[in-house]
Amino acid sequence: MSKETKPTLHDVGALAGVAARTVSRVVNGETGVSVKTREKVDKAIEALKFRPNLAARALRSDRSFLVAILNNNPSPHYVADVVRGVSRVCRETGNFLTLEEFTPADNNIAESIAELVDSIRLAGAILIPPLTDDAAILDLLEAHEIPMVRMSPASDAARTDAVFARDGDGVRQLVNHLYQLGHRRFAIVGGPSSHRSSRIRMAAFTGALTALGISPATVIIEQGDYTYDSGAEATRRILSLPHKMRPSIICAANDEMAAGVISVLGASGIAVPGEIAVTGFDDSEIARLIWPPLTTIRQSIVEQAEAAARLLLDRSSVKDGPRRIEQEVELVIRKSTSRDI
Amino acid sequence: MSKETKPTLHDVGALAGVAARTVSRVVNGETGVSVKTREKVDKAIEALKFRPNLAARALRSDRSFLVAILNNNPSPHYVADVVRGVSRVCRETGNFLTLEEFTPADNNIAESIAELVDSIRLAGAILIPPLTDDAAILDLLEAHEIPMVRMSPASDAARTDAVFARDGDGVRQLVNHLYQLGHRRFAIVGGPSSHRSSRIRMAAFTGALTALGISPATVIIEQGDYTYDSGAEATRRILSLPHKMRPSIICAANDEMAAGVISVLGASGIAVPGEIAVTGFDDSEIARLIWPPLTTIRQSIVEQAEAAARLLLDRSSVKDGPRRIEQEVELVIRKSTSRDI
DNA sequence: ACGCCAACTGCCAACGTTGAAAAGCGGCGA
DNA sequence: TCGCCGCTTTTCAACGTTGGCAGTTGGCGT
Repeated sequence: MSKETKPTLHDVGALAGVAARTVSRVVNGETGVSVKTREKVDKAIEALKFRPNLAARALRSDRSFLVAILNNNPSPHYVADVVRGVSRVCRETGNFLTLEEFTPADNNIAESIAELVDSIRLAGAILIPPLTDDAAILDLLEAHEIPMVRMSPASDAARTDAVFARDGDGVRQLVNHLYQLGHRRFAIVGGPSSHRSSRIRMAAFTGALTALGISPATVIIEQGDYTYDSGAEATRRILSLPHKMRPSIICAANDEMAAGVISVLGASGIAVPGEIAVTGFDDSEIARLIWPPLTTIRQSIVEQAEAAARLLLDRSSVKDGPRRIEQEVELVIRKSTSRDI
Repeated sequence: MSKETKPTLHDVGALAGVAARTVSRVVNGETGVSVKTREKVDKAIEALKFRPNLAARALRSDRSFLVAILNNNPSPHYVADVVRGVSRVCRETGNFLTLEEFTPADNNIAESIAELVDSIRLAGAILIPPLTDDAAILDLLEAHEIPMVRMSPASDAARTDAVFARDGDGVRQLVNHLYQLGHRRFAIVGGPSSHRSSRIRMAAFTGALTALGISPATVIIEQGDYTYDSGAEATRRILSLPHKMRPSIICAANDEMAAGVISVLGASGIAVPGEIAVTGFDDSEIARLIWPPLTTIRQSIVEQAEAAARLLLDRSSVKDGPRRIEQEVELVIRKSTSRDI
């Protein structure tokens, strides 16, 4: 049984009593096949467990059914969620997923991508930050006319289809919640200004605080780069300030930096949240795993990725210009801002 | 320039003044091409920036240059590291990587994989636990004669090529270190017995303790399932024991459970490592991110994945029976077992 | 009953590559 | 000089699919 050669369109056609071309039409859901014929063919496909040969399809029709995720983002959680979302959509739609993985330091990214797109006509590409903003890569994909969707691009947002989270909304919810808890002395650990998300989050923080009557001038602002170490470093600077300037809450622009914040506070014998409360952003796995667990903003990367993949594979509305999807976020309250500790 | 159609073997041949078939030989590094011809052809390839069409190759020669990673492991760190390792090797060898991602709950795994392997002849597949031990999938891949390498398979180790870490060595190093620190009252939080790694780690723990004259009967053993919550739960059980039985050290069989251990100790007001020290296993990202950072065993998943990929793509020694690679591990000492806190 | 149109189906060729086998070439011994 | 051998190169066809087009069928209006 495993010895026999794989069934082809011709085999199916022979069994169903039609030409291979007709089977092809059925397989591709093309119009112009009578219901009766379609049923016969479907039955034969079922009987032979026929599956179209990917290579032959790709060669003949110049459509590869391969969706590429292009990534140089070092955060495993983020990437895993993107893969999960895209993977699900690919399976639904009969596509396959290929992953082009780079280190942040890699300087041959364009070269590797060129190799891929020159070798086969991709069904499309999904770009993850910070690679979303590499002009050379965008140029390359455009030159090859590869459909692409970018996730949270920082620059040139209208250049391609894109998916975003409503980061600003999340920050506003968070700040309002903290204000209601009684916090008035805020410290913010921002992310790298090269990331769109950092800039948006920071602007939303100061905006929301101002709206509550808290002058940005009284807010301690430190700069990080989204890494754990930078969060720890920023916290040391905050703790070195005169004691009366010490904040009651430190808001980090992502969870990883918040973990760094908490570790330094812990090492300094400062109770969290008793003396200083802490918040993160993203609701990544770590938010749940550290102690105390982090109050944070959840953005479902899986859903964003699914939306991106669907956008990518649905070419029907492309001609109307770049499309844009915005994803809701959600405030997740955990112990790191609890009042009763 | 981007308008022109992509160069083919014929174009290269025309430019070099040879037949397409000869160019094919050069591209594939086959023998029987004179040095002079090879040089001419290489120059023409360079000039046209020719890249062989993947689909045509796959169709004609039944070799797809696609390496699949089959995964239903929920740990993003682990998977990300595997992807990194395999990705690097693929790039080196001119292959591409496709990822078949499943949730642990997925019960149509075999179906999806069948779809893939029926659609195209994979260059090979790399299997990640716990999917490594799904007999139906192994059968399926074997029936299709797809080369495969399994990473840390739990069962039937000799059935395929495989890559392992020397977990036992790591546990012995760890236990000896803890003994030297003065620990005598051990608690162990084991992993699910369905995982090979759990069983090996547990056996190594009791073995190493016995070797040091500590009777396994005096060791508190709790069962977890590698999740954070199970680590927390096990710790609550440990803390509910009579006070004089309380251990001085809790060794978890992975980092994630160790994080759960630490969170419960923290919530219970027990100083780590002052009153109870904690260790993990794997040196995943979390080990560095929690407070206090975890003493753990590092196994380089990236290197294991690289080794697996090389094994997969090197078919030269296959006939000598299943091949096996064992990877060294390393003790990483951090604050969670520090004496001076 | 006839003609015509639309719907459906079948045939042929081609996508770019490589397996198989034939053809070309150069050197060397007889 | 001829013939043969071995290495290199070319020719031809085929992989399984789909685009283009031609052919067939059935239905419907007159």
